Amino acid sequence: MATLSDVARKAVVSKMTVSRVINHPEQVSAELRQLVYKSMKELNYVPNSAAQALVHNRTQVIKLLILEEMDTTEPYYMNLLAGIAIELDQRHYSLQLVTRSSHTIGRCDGLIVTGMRETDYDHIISHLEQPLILFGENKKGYDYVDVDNKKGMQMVTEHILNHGCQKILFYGIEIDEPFMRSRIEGYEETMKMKQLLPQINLMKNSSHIAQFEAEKVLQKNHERIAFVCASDRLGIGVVHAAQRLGLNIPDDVMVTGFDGVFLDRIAQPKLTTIRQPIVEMGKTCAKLLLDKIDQDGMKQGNRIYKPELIIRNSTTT
Amino acid sequence: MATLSDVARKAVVSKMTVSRVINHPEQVSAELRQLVYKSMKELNYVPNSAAQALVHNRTQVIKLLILEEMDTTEPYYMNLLAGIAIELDQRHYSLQLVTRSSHTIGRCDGLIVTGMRETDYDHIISHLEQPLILFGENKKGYDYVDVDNKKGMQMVTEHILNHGCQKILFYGIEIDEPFMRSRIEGYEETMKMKQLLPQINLMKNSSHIAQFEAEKVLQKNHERIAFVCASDRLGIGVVHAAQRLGLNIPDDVMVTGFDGVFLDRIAQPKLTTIRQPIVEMGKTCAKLLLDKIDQDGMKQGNRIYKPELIIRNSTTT
DNA sequence: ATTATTTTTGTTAGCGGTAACAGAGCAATT
DNA sequence: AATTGCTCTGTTACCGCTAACAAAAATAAT
Repeated sequence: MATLSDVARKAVVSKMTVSRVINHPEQVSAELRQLVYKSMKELNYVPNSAAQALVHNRTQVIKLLILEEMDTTEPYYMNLLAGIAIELDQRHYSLQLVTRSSHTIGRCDGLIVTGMRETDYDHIISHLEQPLILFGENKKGYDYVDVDNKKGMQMVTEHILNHGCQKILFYGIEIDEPFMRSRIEGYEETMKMKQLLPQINLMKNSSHIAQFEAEKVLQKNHERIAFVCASDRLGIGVVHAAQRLGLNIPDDVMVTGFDGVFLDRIAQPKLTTIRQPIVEMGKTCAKLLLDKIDQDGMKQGNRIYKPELIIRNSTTT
Repeated sequence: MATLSDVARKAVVSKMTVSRVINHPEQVSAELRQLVYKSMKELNYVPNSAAQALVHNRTQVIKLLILEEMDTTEPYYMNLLAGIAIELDQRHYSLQLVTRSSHTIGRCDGLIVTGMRETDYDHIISHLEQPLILFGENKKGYDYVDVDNKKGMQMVTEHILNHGCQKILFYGIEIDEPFMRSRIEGYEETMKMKQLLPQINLMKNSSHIAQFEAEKVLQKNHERIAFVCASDRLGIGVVHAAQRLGLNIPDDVMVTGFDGVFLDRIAQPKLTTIRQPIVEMGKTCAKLLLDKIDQDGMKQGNRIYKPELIIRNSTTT
């Protein structure tokens, strides 16, 4: 592997000139700059990040702290990770995964935190001195990236209303976190706007529980009914319930999910859902964090993505 | 952050002594060793990996090269990654994700490669000079970690036979790779042993395609029938097919999957499947790779995991 | 032409660690 | 007592890179 010195020798300049061409090209005369570029190309020079890290007192490592039980959201995180990885690679950072079980956080230049619960702020986050970006909305003033959860739920509820169904139940996850509150709000407001009674049922994020709950409802129901769910996983449960009872989707029962990652396409029929652009959001998390690091921890604000309504056969034919 | 020098100063020894306590403790007298340990603890000393990387001409980075389209196997990889991450963290390595689209591999100390196809050996792998571990069996002599695919398929086929079903179809993935050939073999051999006719149908790894195929079969079938599938995803498709035709699982139709990651539990009924201990396998990949790096690229051999049969309601009541 | 100013390039030192060698202290061998 | 050999500890130099300073060259001001 070629080093700075190799390039310098080849271009017959000092190491420093080469370093400048890389970091402050405007400080070097056009002539030498070209010479250096040429030598770099010929030697296939790639800077040694360990050396850079050492000089700058950096680690070139960022950590992804996953505070959620991983198997509740597996497919989701893979996409997030993919997005993060793309961005980090470009900027010569590498990644470490940390879960709740790792007892020490260890050295890094910054963290992306996901699956945060209210109680984690005190326990985990407040001790950290590195720059942070949260994946998921929060009211504590930390920079975050999320989708517009309220808007998403409004869109999907309206979609149901536009398809002539008035009896709409909300199936949500039993967890007191901002993202859930926003989704509930989106549903509630839309229903109230149309003078309809919101009916909210919160449960564990499990397809089997949703199925169980939905079967109870469907057994005694005889009108057209819709379930807007706060996750695709719950949506799948409702689909199963309808099928077990021999009901037709979407004619008797309409179902929608939320997330639009993987599970929505596994369902039969495929789920109408709100897609979150997770890969993009992952990229943004990384981008914000790296910028924050470069700017010495300066606040970066939030990035809220527009959700996308994906219409499938669980609500239309 | 405390450095070697800080520790040395506090213990009133030279930097070298501290370094020795860390790397070759037997070379230091018990007395000084204790002193140094004490100072390290008090200062909360953690070695700076950038500095270590620099002296050893290492990067402390390993790359995970994912050559498969990610959305075909999403949930699967998240677990693999989790396993890899645990091991890497312990040994102070960090991770970079690389996909086919990244055009250059970049600096690293070693790679774990997954989703490799025959054609990739020449294109990608043979150029690399870093140590490699493959995730997934191969006949080219590269070190790998995998589950015993043949054995797994034998187990699940026998399980069906033991439950009194003789008509067993195999649904596999249309891909000419060792893991698939082994799964086919496992099924074929078991069937032949019992003088039964193997029936193999290969298709894209999609639940909807499997559903389509299975519906065709089930429409004209009137005996008890079983589908052993080479993935949970295919298994889910078959479940959907049976349900659409109003057939009872497992009385009319038995279904099994393969992988046992996530999807098996989403199905209704849950799938009997062969579980791969992916997290463990991920750890092993990392462990083998790091050992290989330490041993200057020496061959490490293969690690083949025993598959586990998970019996659920898609084959029993 | 001489001095002051700016631009461009080179030199030095150090980031935190380790390998290789050198030296000190002490016991065993002759 | 002198030599040899061992164990333990310290010194030096360097891994690849960059900030800070110094020097040289080019330009402007007097």
